[in-house]
Amino acid sequence: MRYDKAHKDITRQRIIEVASQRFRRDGIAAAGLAGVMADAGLTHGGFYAHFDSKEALVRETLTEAFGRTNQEFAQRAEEHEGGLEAVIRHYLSPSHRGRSDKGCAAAVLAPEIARHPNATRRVFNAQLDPLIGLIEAHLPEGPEDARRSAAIGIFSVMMGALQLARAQPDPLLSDRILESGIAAALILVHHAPKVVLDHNP
Amino acid sequence: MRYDKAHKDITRQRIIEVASQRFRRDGIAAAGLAGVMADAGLTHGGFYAHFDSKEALVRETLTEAFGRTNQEFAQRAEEHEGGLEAVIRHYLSPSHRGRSDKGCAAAVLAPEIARHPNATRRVFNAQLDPLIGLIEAHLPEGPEDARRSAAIGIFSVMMGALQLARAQPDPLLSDRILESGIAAALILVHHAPKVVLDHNP
DNA sequence: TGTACATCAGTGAACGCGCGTTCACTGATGTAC
DNA sequence: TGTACATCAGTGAACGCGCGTTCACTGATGTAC
Repeated sequence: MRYDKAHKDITRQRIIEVASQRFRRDGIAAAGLAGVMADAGLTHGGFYAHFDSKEALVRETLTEAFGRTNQEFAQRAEEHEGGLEAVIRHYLSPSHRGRSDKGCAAAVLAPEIARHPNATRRVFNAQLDPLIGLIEAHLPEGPEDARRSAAIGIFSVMMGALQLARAQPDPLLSDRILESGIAAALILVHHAPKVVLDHNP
Repeated sequence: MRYDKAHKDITRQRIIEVASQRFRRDGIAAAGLAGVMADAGLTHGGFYAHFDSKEALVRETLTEAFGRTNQEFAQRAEEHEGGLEAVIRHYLSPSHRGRSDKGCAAAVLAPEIARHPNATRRVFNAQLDPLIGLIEAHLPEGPEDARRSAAIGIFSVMMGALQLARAQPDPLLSDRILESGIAAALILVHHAPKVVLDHNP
């Protein structure tokens, strides 16, 4: 063989990394493969030596982006005492609001992923699951169903508030949305794990 | 003049209506003007007799879509006692989940609008404001700041949970997300209006 | 140690297609005679 | 009431461009002699 075995894998990984940023910055539909390849320092023709299709790349980028987010979440939750609050405050911070390309993929891509093929939607949910699980793990005591449900509710506020903050061009109003999101998430952390759902799954 | 004065206005309104549905169904970037015009029973060439640009149409569709949502919200809140709960339950119902083209524009377009020009983002927020105000108006007693903040938090859960439910291809898991969103929103309705934020806007 | 070779990661032109936008035109219409 | 006309909403071809995808190729590389 010509190049050493790792060479192509490294390139492939580089494409996935830059793509995961471009997709989060511009949206998947609005991001072109030529731009992604240029970001990786390559020309567009080589793309199909690494991936079957743009959709296949999308699935890889979801795994990559969530992998990083989940790891960062876990680390932050461990380092601080009352770790979940630290995670929530960072998620709804001006710096996360300002860097969607390095931030939570769900907050940028959820509505778009809902329109993608089932295979892609399954990858999205498979990656989202541990993130919700991580929230759940840091919740106060309560029935298992209630805690899982609470974690879903908490992540929903986080994601929703981040999106609204990003859509709001007035910095003061945007800050206020972040603060409201934090307040709501913290209320849910304390109250939601005790509340049992009306009907069971 | 040739056609009676109302004729063109009616056509224009028809374009806005079908566009607001297409944008909510496919996303703005993925929806083409030719498709919009075809939905309106026209050919694409006539578009610029009605609007300056696609972006101008986007702004019109936001006003149109939110106008309907806001009106529907207000009506539902009035008709039922404990109206806010009825609004939340409908927002997070399987039927709203399944019909994004007729549903809440914010839940489909928020991340995409965040990438649009400021003029468009301002229209989005101007239309979103009364919707949040409507939630606020139906909240229990509490300090004004806390109630506003609570309304933002409640809408964030609603929007976030709806998006997660739409991204989840497994119907049972998707239903569960809706239920979790309802539970979280109702907890916030009862507790959030009492909680004052750490720092003021 | 130096050269010839086989490999294959990456190049860049080309495919058909749909995009937003422009524009010369057509033809259905309400009005004026 | 019937005809000629002026208006202008809507048509459809064309603009340059970027999209995802394909493919014949090039040339840098690790290996064999």
